[in-house]
Amino acid sequence: MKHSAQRDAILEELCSRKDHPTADELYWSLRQIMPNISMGTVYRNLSLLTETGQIMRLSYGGADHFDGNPQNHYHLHCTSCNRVYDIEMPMCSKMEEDAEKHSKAKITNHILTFIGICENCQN
Amino acid sequence: MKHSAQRDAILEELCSRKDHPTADELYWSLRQIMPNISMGTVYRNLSLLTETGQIMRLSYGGADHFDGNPQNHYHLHCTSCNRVYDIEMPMCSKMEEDAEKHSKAKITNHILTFIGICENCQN
DNA sequence: ATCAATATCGATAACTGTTACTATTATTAT
DNA sequence: ATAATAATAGTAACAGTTATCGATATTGAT
Repeated sequence: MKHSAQRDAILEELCSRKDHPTADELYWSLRQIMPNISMGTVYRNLSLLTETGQIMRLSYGGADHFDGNPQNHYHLHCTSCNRVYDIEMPMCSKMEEDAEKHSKAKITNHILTFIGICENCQN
Repeated sequence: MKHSAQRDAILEELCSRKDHPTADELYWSLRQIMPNISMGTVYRNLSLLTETGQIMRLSYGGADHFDGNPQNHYHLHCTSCNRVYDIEMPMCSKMEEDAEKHSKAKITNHILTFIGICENCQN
């Protein structure tokens, strides 16, 4: 894997924000500091960074969102603005053990997403 | 909402299976008993049935899956075959209260998905 | 520093999953 | 029966994403 200024910029931009932008949102932000970065480059690097575990992909239907923090944690998906925010509460890994007791699956991870209305959209 | 044989067939097929098929998988099954049902009809009715709360849509990236049981419950997403199965364990609604304590969001629901290898794919 | 090998780039075409459109058909209330 | 209209099959269009390609940038060896 070779170094690239575009990949650096993508990772830096993503990590500097606490929202969880889509590829498209990220693209338009990056255009302001790197005016001819291309959409393909954004998508390619988001996939690369996801594969190498440096960021996290969030799929809730519609466009994927991306999180600069690759450590598993929980999110709020706001049904009003469609944005995604962190919920800072302790991980509940015990649920994975529970789930293995109730099935014959080998469980490696879990994804917990809360659905509701974010602080902003309540006003 | 008028009655329709196609919608009946879609709902019946979906409820009779314990896997959680995609629109495409459902379409090809239905073609065998209703040879000129169209893809548009499948998609349109899956959306209608989701809106009226008769079924549930599951989005994990890639094609959506559908569940004939609209009551919230937990799933396993197998990373090997990409299929989705039920995990029959008790709902943990307390987590929603926890999440509200840790944020200013108004939470109405939560989606919990376990990631791993299903029984079939372990062999 | 130069060079060869090749990963990455920007641009654009292609692809997948889904929704929208349209003329026709089926259902329903009168 | 008839009129009103929801639903259909078929197809075009769309959104999000991935693949292709010739040009460019990075890297390690000389």
